[in-house]
Amino acid sequence: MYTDLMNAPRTARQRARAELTREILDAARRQLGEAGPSALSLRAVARELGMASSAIYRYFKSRDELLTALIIEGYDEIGDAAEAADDPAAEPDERWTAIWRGVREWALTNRHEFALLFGTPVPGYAAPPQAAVAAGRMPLALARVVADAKAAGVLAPPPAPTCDPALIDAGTAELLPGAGFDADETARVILAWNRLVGIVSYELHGHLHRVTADDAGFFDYTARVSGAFAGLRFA
Amino acid sequence: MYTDLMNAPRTARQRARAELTREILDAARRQLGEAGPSALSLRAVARELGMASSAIYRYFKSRDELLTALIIEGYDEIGDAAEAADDPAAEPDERWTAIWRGVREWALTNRHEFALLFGTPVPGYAAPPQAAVAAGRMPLALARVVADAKAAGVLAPPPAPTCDPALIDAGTAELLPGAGFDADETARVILAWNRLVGIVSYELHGHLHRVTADDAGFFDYTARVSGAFAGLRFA
DNA sequence: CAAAAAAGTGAGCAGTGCTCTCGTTATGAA
DNA sequence: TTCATAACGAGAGCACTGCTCACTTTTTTG
Repeated sequence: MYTDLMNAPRTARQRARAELTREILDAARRQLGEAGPSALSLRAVARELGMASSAIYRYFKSRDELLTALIIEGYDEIGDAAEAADDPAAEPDERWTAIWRGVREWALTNRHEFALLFGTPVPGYAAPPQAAVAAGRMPLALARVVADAKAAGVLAPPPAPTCDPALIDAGTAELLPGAGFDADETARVILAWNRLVGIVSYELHGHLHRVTADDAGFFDYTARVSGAFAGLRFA
Repeated sequence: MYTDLMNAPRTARQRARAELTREILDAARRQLGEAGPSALSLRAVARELGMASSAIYRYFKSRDELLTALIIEGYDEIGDAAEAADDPAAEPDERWTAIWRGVREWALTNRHEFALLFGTPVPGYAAPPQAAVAAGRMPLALARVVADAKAAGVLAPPPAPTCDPALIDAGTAELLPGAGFDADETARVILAWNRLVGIVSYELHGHLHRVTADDAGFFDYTARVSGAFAGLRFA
């Protein structure tokens, strides 16, 4: 993909190509923030860059491919946000809350990008395989806290309903960090990840309007609930 | 709105209007199922009905208004699904699971409508007030089970992290059925509602691809986890 | 230096939401 | 029953979209 060309540009042309690719992405990003994914217009991007609309197609084969590039970038940024918020030296409960807050923060300041990642998929769009690893970074940050708590022996045993190992994909468990997660622990991480995205989506899409009174406060409460379910002990 | 005109059509013209309005909605619904929300085209709907595209505007002021009508219809249908799945005579845990499954079933057979309700909001769209009551029916079905379990004295006490009452909107608690819900109970219902929508969204959007191995099974597990958190006892 | 590859251009196609004007038709009051 | 009014449908048209194609210009490379 385009990222290949960003590395080690040799000729002037390749350098220009990398730069322009970046500029297209930036312009698209700016437009995304103003109008939302469905209103992203290739022609408008071209206009902003002062080039013919057809020239964009030298860089991205289609509008969907541009969106895909933005999606991968988004997954990476939300992964960055989660990892940057995590201080491995801190206590598990603090780490957990920090990661949650970091993700929410990113979502609030990049709501259209967030919608691109976790909202309705665009037309007939299928997630490209290279997005999978980027997409996994955020939930992995959560898993790391659980893994460290487990290694430190401060992880609470799983609560009542247990998860049948057959429900979890074989590849998932071994993808998780630290000493092997069992099905219950894996399920708890999956649900925490789903909960984090779910509650942020609700806030962003207005479903909590007139339901909760303090979005940030309710979010923190949700983080604690989710962390406790995942086996962390909160002060 | 258009629904007003559906009731008690008197003159032939009013009857024709009501019928055509319904046909437009049906055609739009059909198109939605084939292509998704972003691809819903007013012109295509008009073509299917054999009328000029401009004539549609006599019935819906804009594409967004058509979508709004579909959204309200969707909220009502998912409310129907939840209520129809609920057998008030059954045990709380069975009722809970039945409602969850009913909602999932509806979502699987109406995935585009589901996306319309809980996915990325369309362009600059704001949820119309008349949608609020329809939107509340599904979570209310969940709340009813909790309320009945509470009345029967079989509701488990809230788990560790408690919810500050200040986080819940004042109107929410009194909207819930049965003897007054406190903040903790209300929060648990909100989170159950959010969880149900969240896990279905994940399944529908493919985020669980290669993460879980059995979508229906993991969904049931999630329902149990969520029900237990809400205070229900599962067999 | 010349051939080849890449980049940029502008016209054009088929489609979109939406507006406007224009005839037609049904309705409800005089 | 007459008739002004309001509702309706049609069609042209505007500004926009994604995308393709033939064409020229520029850069790289053998």
